[in-house]
This record gives sequence, structure tokens and C-alpha cells, in this order.
Amino acid sequence: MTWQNRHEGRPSSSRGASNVIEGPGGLESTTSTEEKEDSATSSVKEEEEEGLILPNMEEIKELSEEIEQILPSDFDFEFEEEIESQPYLDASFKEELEEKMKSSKYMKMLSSRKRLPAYKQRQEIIDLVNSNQIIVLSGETGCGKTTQVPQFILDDYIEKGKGSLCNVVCTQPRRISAISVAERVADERGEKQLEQSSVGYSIRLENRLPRKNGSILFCTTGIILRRLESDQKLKSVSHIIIDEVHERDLLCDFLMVVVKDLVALRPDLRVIVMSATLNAEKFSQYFNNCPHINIPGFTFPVKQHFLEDVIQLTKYRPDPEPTQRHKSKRYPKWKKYMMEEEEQEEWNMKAWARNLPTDQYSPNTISALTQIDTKKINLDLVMELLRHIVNKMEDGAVLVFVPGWKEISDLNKLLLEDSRINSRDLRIVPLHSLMPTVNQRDIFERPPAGIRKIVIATNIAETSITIDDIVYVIDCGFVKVKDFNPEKGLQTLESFPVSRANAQQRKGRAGRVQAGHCFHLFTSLQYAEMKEYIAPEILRTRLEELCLMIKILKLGKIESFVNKALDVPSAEAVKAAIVNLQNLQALDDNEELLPLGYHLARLPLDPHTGKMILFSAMFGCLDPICLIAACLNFKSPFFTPLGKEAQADRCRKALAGDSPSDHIMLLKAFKKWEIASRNGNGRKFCYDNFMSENVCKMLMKMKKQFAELLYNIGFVNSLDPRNKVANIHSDNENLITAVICAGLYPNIAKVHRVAKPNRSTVSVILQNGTKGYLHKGSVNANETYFPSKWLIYHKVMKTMAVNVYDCSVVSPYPLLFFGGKISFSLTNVKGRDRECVEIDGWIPFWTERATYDLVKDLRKQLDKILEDRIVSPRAVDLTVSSKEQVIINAIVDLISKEEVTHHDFRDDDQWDSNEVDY
DNA sequence: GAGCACTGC
Repeated sequence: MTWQNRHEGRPSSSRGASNVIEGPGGLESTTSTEEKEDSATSSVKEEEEEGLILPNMEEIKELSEEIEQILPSDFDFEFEEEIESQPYLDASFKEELEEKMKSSKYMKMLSSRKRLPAYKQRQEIIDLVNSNQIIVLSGETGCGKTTQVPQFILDDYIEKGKGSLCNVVCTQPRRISAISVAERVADERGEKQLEQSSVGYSIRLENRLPRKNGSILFCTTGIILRRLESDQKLKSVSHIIIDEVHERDLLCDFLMVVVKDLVALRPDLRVIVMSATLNAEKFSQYFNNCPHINIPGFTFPVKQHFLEDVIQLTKYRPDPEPTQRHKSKRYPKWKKYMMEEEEQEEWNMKAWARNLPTDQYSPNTISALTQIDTKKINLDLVMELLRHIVNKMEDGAVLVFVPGWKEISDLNKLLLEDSRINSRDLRIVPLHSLMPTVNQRDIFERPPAGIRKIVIATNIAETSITIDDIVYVIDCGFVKVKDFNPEKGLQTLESFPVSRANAQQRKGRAGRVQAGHCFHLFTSLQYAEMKEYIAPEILRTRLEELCLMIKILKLGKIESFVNKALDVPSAEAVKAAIVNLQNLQALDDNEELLPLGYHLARLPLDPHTGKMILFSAMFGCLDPICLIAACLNFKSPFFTPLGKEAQADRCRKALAGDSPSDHIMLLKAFKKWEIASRNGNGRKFCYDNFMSENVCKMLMKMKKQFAELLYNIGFVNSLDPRNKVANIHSDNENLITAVICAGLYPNIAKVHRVAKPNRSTVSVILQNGTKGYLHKGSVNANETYFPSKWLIYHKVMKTMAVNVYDCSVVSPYPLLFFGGKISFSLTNVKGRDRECVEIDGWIPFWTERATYDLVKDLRKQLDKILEDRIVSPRAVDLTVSSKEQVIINAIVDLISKEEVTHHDFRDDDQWDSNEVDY
């Protein structure tokens, strides 16, 4: 894929205000690992495009086969095998290494490696590893710890003539880093060829494995945890390096508990825990005060400027009446602490400002500091600073860290409209995981002379995306943090002040290739007093999947395992997860795995979407449900270019047609993409419809993986997600929605108030009574008609308000057959008793007693059949009639033929009573 | 009352 054909047929408007946002969908470049796919999917075959909902097997078989070739077909790396000394290999590895020393290329590489700080402590590190089972090794980015330490260990073994005994596994938190580090190390070792290489990587759905003995494997943390299922002692591993532990992600914290216990069972296993310098002692203490070695950093010097310096530099004066257009709210968190504590803090700040040395800070600066509100993000000040950098400071790209979409959008507007900056001289790059720019190459390109690149980014630029030519970093001082409230069962996403770790990491982004500057928009006083770290993920997230992992790896009681973690989650959070799993029939009262739980624990999905795909196999709609599951768990293929939000929404609405469902909309869009791909227009289709082709391809691979896993469990007869028997109902929208309901229940929202044309969005009530809204990105967000007021959803999150992110309208039968407990009652409505079936006591349907009895009887039989099939999985041929199948077919029939009357819900009164008849 | 970031045989 070259630069030119990324622009096929589309003129690039690199003149004028060169904001990179262009065209309907923006452009997307492919990463190196994806490149081969582009040629694979561009086969051309004449085929009529139908407005069908779901994939026609014949039509896309070809594409499927092509994708299949790309997939890793097998895992021939046998973790189960214990390492055995192989003298022949020992000798050959040693010879190979000695041979390399004669190569000028290798020696040149070696001499640059020797300049890394890590290399200077090579012997010390080797000795420490050899004489201790666990060590902590800390060092900043650029010191070479990740690339060098695994090689030190392996080469030391090889030199000592025991190379075959050394298999180093180094875990990485991100897929990208596993690949890029492996490639870098292979390069350093002069092993470009992939066969029998001493270096490899393994990430989900993609691996290049190294040779079996004498190797270094870089893998994601999730991969090693999965491998533990079949090899509890990691028998084939001699050294495990857990990298980036300071990031404290969930899987990494989990792995540390496992490894801490494992060392007792594997006295020969060596563990190296690698972290940033800050707080490294905490890890050493955790591993019983194990030795700790620190490697000093190696990046270019970055001058740190705090708020007082920025004000002095820019002569910024806080506007007593900030302009309305970008006046941002004080973040909700601060509202809670608006009392004495905060007043005290502000007073401290004023006292501190008045005591600043007057030879460095002018009276105006000091006065500004006493007026400025440091509890909210200040884009006025960011603009003042940008003007200063753009107009007065030397060339070099600028990276601005802001918390989220809104600030990226606001700052982008301010920059384009500013009278004191010539926007023609700027290349503004908004960077957010949901914007198309994350896949564009432009972000890494150096702009032409005289053009200043300004990247406005979220935390994505803190670790995931590294832009080398950044010289100036502006750290706005806030970051979005996900949290979880176990009492309300609600996930939240709010802005918080950054931690010192964030600040340091952001600063480091300015010194990658040359000396730089970092401007923090908080005072040095705040810096000195700020929290070292944001709370680790394990304290801020739902724990269902963690619990299932504990059980499948047979790590004992959930609570006692969790109590061994570096930071222990609250008892409420653990309890909430266990109760949820018990309600799902995944765990029994003793917290042991039930048959369903056993299947769910083996699927790389959250328990609800896992249940969904199990049901899809039993109800003959495997392919579409696997796609929806992949999308809900991984990411949506849709992105939104900055400034084209409404256009992207309309586009998805058009793709949905008359289906009141985000999930069905996805199927329709995907189907169209597959047809376009076959005609060689996949890329254009994605571009026109605000989709990411890379994500589509990834979803396709995941879908295939799910089918393979279901095949392994025994639920389907074929490895192909599209096999006919498992897709007999795959064009049945009603049934697909019912299976979604079976998986995602009890995530039901009730439509409370429909949208007013062109004004509001739909408001909903959740089961616990919480009021929320449909997220603007949902195809139902602006709906004025609903055929049923019940919506099934996967994700709800509280930001400024409670938002439901995806949903499908669900009719009564799926709720009755796949929902919670059903009961019959007489309800008094306006003085009249009415017969009513209720699901879990909150979803009522008016009906006669006889209907209730019939449904109840069918439901009982269905539950028995499903339970039996979960206990003894087998591929079901829905075309073959059996007594069981008659029941299932009857229910499928009822669901398929159900038509719900369209109710006009514009009459608000209707919502307050339960007058909706079915 | 519109979207921090990751991840899994």
C-alpha cells in the first residue's frame, strides 16, 4: 500500500487550512501486518447487490477463504512440553552466535546496543537474575530494558553452552508493542527470516513463533493467561518477564498474583518484573522485598514548565468573563468537594503564589495565579501558549494532551478561527480512538518546512501512539478515568486531574528524538502534591471475567485469590461480580463453575456475549451473532471524523434501514462491506460509510475464532462460522434479536420518552430505576416511533449523563422465553383489574391467563432442553425433527412471526401509565 | 442530554 493509492480518486486538499479532516470518512492507512490483506480482498466477481440483511454463504465464501489464508492456522508452539537439555542445539546456538559476531551488520547493531544504559549494566543484570528467583528492574522509556534484558538472558545461556534450556517469555500490555518490540529485537539479532528465529511474538489471532528452544517470545498478557489454562506451571518457560507493570492494568495485576504463587511450584523459574522508576519499590515489596535494580534513563532532556512559568512566558491574564463558546464546566468530581477542603486548597495556592520569587515571576503573573481556576481545563490558556509556541519558538511539532472528544473539538475550532495564528501554517491532527486519524499515516509524517504540526490527543498518545517528531508537549492536566460503582452497577467515565505518573509520561513524549519542552498547566505546588498514580484498573472495573478466570485456572476461592493482589478490590465489587455470575447460572452457590460457566470462562468474551454465541449455535444464527459479539467486545467498525458527527449518525441510520436496532444495522453494514470487498470496493465502501476496514477485517477474524471455539466445545459441526446447518435462521431478524436478548438479559431499558423531532434524544429507564438517554450514536437515538418500548442493550455508562450506547428494540416473546422469571398477576389499572404477565417483576405484558399458562409451559420445556445442551454440548441440526426440536421450532416460529403493532409514543402521557397493550 | 485507553486459542 503506497501513499498514492491511499488517495485513489480523491483529491487531497493539502492547501489552505490544512486540517487533516477530509471527505466523508477520512482516510485510513494500513499497518504493515495488514498490507497483505489489501491484495487478498480485491478480487473482482460480478454479483448483484441485494438489499439482504445477512451474508449469503455462496457470495462470500470466496472472501472467507481468502481471510482464512491469512489466519494463523495452528498453534504448534507447545507450552506443555517441559524444557529438556539438548546438547546438539546448545552447540549449534553457540556456533550461530559466534558466527554472528563476525558479521559487520550484527557488530554495528551491537555497538549501538552498547550505547543503551541497560547494556552498561548487562553483567550486573545477568548476575542478579541468575542469583535470584524474582527481581524488579526499573528504568525509564529509552533505557533499553525491554529490548535488551531478554537478549542478555538468552545470550548468557547460549554463551555458557546451555542455550536449549532458555525460553524467555516477555509479556506486553498492548498488541502493538509485542509486535514492534519483537521486530526490533529480531533486527538486532540479525534474524530477519522467520523460520527458526530465536525471537517471535504471539498476540490474539496473530503470531510468529520463535524456535522451540533457546528463544524469546513477546506476547500480550492475555495470551500468557490463556496458555496457563493448558499449562498451569508454564513448564516450557525458563524466564518470565512482566513488562510495564507500573501501568497496573487488570491482566497484569492478575498475572502477578499467579506468578507470585507459581514460583513456589517452579523453583527453577526466573521472574523479572519491569516497571518505570516511580514507585518501583512497591513491586519489590510485593514480591517479598526482592532485589531491585534501577537503570537510569536515556531520552533527550525535556525542560519542564509549570503553570507559573507558562503565565510568566505568555503574560496570560485570566479573562474575568470567559467567552461563552468554550467555557467549560467544572468537572463533576469537584462539585463533591466544593466545601471547606477546596477553599483551603485555594487559599494555600494563593499563599504559595504570593511567595514566589519576584525576580522570576512578575506581579502580574502572581496576580493571575491567584485568580486562575485550576480545577477546570483552560483552553484560553492553551491557545495563548500555542500562539507563543507557533509564533515565537523554534520549529517542532506540538502535542496537546486533553481529556476527551469535546476538548479536542473545541480546541480544533479555536485554532482554526484564531486571528493571531495563521491556520494555513498549521497541520492540526485530532487524535482519538474513535476518529479515523488513529489509522492515518499523517500523524507520523513531518510536515513541510514552515508548517507546524499540532496534535490534539487524548491519553492515546501517552502510551499507544508514539509520534517521534514532537518537541513541545502541552499537558492540560486532566485525564478521563473509567470507574465502576458496584452498588449501582454503573460504569462511569469522568475527567480527573492527572497523576504524577501521567505528567512524567506526557513530558517524556517531547524528548524522543531531540531536546524538548513540556508545559504543564498546573502549578509546581500542585505537581508536588498530586497523586503518584491513578488507581489501578482492578479497583475500577467489573470483575466478572476476572472471577471466571480464577475458576477456570483453578486458583481457589475467588475472595482469597483477589486478596493476594497488589491492590485488593472492595468486597462489594467482588460480591457484585459473583452474584451476577450466579444469576447467569455460571457459578453455583459455592462459587464453583456450572457447565455454562465453564464454557463462558473459555471464551475470550464477557459472560453475556459469551452466552449469546452459545445460544446462536443452538438456534441456527451463528454467523450474525458471532459478528455482533465480536463488535460488542472488541470495537465498533464505525468511526467519526471530527466535525462530521451528525453526518456519520445519518449514515448509520441509513444503513439500518427500517430496523430499530444498532445490532442489525451492524449486520447490514457488514454484509454490504463484504459484497463491496468482493468487487474490489471494500475500501471505498468503508470510506463512504465512516467505517474502518482494518476493524472489519479484525471482526471477521474474531468471528472465525468464535466458531472454532464453539467447534472445540462441540456446539457446532464445522469450523466455518458460515456453515449452513448453524445458519439456518441467519436471515431472521426477529430470532437474531431474541438471541441477543438471551445473552444480554437483564440489560433491558424501557423507553421513557421518545425523541421530539430535531430536538431531543430518547430517554429511557433502566431496571434499577435510573434514568438515562440513548447515546447520540445509536440508530434509535432520535426515534419518534417504537414498535415496543423494551430495548436490549450491552453497554451503559455514566458520563455527563447516563447513556445507553447500543440497543435493539425487543418484542414480548423473546423476553418471555429468554428473559427472567415470569409470573402472573392481576394489576389494577384505572380502577379495572387487568391480567398481566410480568418478567422479573418489572416488564409487564397484558395478557390472558391461558396465554400465560401456554408460555409458562413452553418456557419450562425450553429451559430444560437448553440446560441439557449446555451440560452435554452437541451440534444441533435444526432440520432434523426430534421431540426436543419440535419445541424449539415452535418457539422459533412464534418469535419469527411475531409482529408488534407500531405504537405512536409521541403522546407523552402514554408513558406514565402502563397502557401499552400487546 | 455525544464517545480515556487496553486486552483474550
